Amino acid sequence: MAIGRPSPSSSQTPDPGAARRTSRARGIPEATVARLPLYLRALTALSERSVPTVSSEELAAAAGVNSAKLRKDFSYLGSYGTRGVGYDVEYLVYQISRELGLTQDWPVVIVGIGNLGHALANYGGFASRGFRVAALLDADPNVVGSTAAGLPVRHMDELEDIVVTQHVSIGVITTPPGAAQQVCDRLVEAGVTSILNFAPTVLTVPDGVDVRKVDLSIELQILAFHEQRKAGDEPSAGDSVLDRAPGPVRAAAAKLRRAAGGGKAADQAKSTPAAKGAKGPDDDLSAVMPA
Amino acid sequence: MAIGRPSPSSSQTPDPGAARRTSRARGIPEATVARLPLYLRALTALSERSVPTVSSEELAAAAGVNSAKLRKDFSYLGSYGTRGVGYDVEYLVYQISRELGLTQDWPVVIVGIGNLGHALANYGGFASRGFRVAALLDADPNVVGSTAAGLPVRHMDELEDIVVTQHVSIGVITTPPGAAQQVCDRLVEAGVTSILNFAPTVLTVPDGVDVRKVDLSIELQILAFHEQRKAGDEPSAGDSVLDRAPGPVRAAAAKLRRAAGGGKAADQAKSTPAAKGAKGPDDDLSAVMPA
DNA sequence: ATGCGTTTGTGAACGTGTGCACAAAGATGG
DNA sequence: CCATCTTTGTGCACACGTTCACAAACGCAT
Repeated sequence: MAIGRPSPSSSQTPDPGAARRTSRARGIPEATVARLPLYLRALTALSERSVPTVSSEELAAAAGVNSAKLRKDFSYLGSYGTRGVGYDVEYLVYQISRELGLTQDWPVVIVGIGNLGHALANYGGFASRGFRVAALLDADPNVVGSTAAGLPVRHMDELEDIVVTQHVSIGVITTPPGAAQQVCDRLVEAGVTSILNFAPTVLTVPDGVDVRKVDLSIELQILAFHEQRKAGDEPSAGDSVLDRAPGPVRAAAAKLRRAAGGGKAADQAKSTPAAKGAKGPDDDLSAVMPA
Repeated sequence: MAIGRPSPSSSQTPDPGAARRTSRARGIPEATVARLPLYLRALTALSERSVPTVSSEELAAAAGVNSAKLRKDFSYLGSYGTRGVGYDVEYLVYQISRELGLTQDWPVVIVGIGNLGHALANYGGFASRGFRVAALLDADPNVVGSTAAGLPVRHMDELEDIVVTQHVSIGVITTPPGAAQQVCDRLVEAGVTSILNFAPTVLTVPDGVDVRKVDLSIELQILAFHEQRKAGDEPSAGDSVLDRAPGPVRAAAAKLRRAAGGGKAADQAKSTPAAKGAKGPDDDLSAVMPA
């Protein structure tokens, strides 16, 4: 049983309207766009093995989707298959690459060269699809000047220069959360219109700028949810008659909560679950918020 | 040569049916589950500032979603708000944490301590929500024995031992793509039932095992798609009358393509676009597949 | 108590995504 | 040239997700 969300990292822009307008302009649904890279990867593997054609069934299996979905996805690109035969691998690689805009060069800047920034700079899949690291940037003088993946780490001050002169339109943010919005603003101001955010922060950007976020913590939490479910471990406390019950009972409970609340960390381990009806057996809130 | 079962066991995300069954068992939609961590983060921040209550509007703004969606999301958890006032921050933090299963301890193993593995081991958001790194594993003898984030890197041979004795149910794969499936199999065999995969590979797992994938390359490609669209840069070649046109014309073109194909990298730059009608101006396929 | 302003919770409408199932299109063999 | 077999492309039905809009519920002041 797999998890539902096709796209593991939810696109930050939760406004589907805007997203739809963007992609539907030419008729390709967002969900399809998100799968094209998957197909492309599978096709590239086939290409390297000199496989000339592939059926929707085979390709779907390789990409981990079902064949009907794959055919429908391809139908948005046009009719690139041959009935009774399948799809021409090389041709499809070219068409998808073109549709995704990978036939052109995309200079990228990575801001924040900590552990993650280093990892990304070294990431092979980066360069292998038309993405070129134009520069690595960091604010820490100790890091500036060192090299990562053969590239020198330059100072944040050069951000604007680099973005403008190298025509960078995609920025990757791997800074600590506190600095993310500020970095984002500078990138956008300099002309970047697409941002890949690894910092656990909600970025605010003007219209016309795309933000996608990759959040490890969120992925783990979603896994934990399903894991708990699998364990048959229904959230123990909580449904203490008060919570689900509509009516005046709940109102009273709410009042109690607010009355007892107010304070913070110190008494929360007592106050919150206690006010809730003294029902929760495992009050290890401490594990949730270690300070 | 009909392919029987594309994959005997379900793999990555593409089976919503199963996912729905899983989450809807208690009625929480998958899309909502994916947003709960977002709310939780915003709420934690408010809690640290000792804000007692928050309205759906405020919280929605902080989480980057719209308020109607947030209210509906919370409605799946129960009625935890107070009309005219808003939501009690501490109480909501507790409820969401419990629903996500974060009130318990989740030991995690990270397999593959390269750049990315290092980054993850050091990631703060890890420990801060009930996730505990039980062990770091690698196959490379040069890496084994070193330390990352204060933890020793142990050898893959210990995988089964660690998973069993520490009751690890979540595994993180940060190996090269070639090793990912093998590592995955061993993890599952040892008892892991949730996997977070950073390797650019489609993992096949038995029923009952959840896989989520984080794929940097895919995120960038999606950004590139939108970027291209924004530039008004309609995919240049391609719609060469042949492609979109239904009817026998296309069949002929397909035949041509297949005839010219067959070969590989050497002639592909010529053959593929050429056979297509010698229409493509920018034949820089080389940028797409650097070898 | 009563009325007023505020905010939640949700029914209903709408748009998107998915999967089935099948006709049309091509390949292949006689 | 016809029959048969394979595989695509897609109409349709249904499930899921999002947004609107509003009544019910609550706090608070009078």
